Amino acid sequence: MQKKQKSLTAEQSRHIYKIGDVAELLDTTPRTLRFYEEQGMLTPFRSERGTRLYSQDDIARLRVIQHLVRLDVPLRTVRELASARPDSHTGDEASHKVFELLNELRLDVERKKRECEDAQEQISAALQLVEQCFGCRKKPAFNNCKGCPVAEQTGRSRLFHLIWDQNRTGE
Amino acid sequence: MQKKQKSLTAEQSRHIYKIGDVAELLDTTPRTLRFYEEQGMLTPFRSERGTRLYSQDDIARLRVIQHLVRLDVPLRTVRELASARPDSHTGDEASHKVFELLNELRLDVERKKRECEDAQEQISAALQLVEQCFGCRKKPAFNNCKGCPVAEQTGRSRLFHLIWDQNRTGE
DNA sequence: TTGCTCCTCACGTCACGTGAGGTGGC
DNA sequence: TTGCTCCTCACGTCACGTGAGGTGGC
Repeated sequence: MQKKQKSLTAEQSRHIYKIGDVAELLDTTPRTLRFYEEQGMLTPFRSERGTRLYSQDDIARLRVIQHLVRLDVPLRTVRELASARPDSHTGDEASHKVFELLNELRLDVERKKRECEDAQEQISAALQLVEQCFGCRKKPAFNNCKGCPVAEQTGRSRLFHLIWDQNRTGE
Repeated sequence: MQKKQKSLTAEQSRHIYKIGDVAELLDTTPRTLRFYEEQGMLTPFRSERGTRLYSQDDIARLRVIQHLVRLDVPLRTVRELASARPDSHTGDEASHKVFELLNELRLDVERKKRECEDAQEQISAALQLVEQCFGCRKKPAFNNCKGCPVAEQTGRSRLFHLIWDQNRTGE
């Protein structure tokens, strides 16, 4: 049983995803996709009635944008990466712009990775310590926990500066 | 030459940093520190006239908050970590709350670290490729770059889906 | 026709940034 | 006194979230 094949031009048949499909595929929302468009990061094709139609290429672009956004790259930077080539007069100009941007990005990502590694250590130490309070029947408070072996070890994770009570002994 | 020592109580002498000092020390702004206070994440001591006075303990707390914020931990979660102990009736209750929160955090950080590693690869590959365009005198455009050895290799980094032109050959 | 999706405003939210206008020296 | 810092509103910004109200089936 063959499905009816509407005659589409090659151009049209490449733009086949509607905004809802793309949002689901990329685990995001139509609003976010419209927002990226507002910000000039991509220009999906439109049907005659105005419905946005996304190509595979648009989707690949969106995936990159998503990756960058998750690493807290500001959309301004994403836009700069996207516009370097179209806005340049020579390959030399474009490539230097992109090189600068990517180099800064490389440093930011390196820093962020180190922050993650540091956080992993602090979290692991905190988890090990907090487990020791399972089953404790006392009300958790600075004075109640004095002398408890757990309280002596809070120095093992900086997170305890936040988790443990504020030192308001004088109040 | 001895400096005049004002007689301060032990309590007072522990709260010695004003908001501007702390902001500078932590490379942030007074507004941000006031905002964290608004959000109930810490309560610095106040002078008689209302000036905020931060202790070493407050600063240690703020450092932890900063680390978490940089990892995109929502302030709601930071608040929950901070309030688990004071809001609980037993150590058991508090420790289970904290354990849950830290466990989720551990997974988020692990994910973020992997995203960083992935990004590092993509960025390195893109940097190597884009260097090859240094010195190019052509206007960068889809049709101009056809046949260029660089254009053939854009598949080496997903970033080129963003950096390279949108495939609008039909327009 | 109903239900689902799409569209464009447009206001809300979160984590602050940025003055406005005034007081005070922990 | 001047200059610098502090205070409290309160509106602005960035990256979306969330309806409101209406149309349409690439």
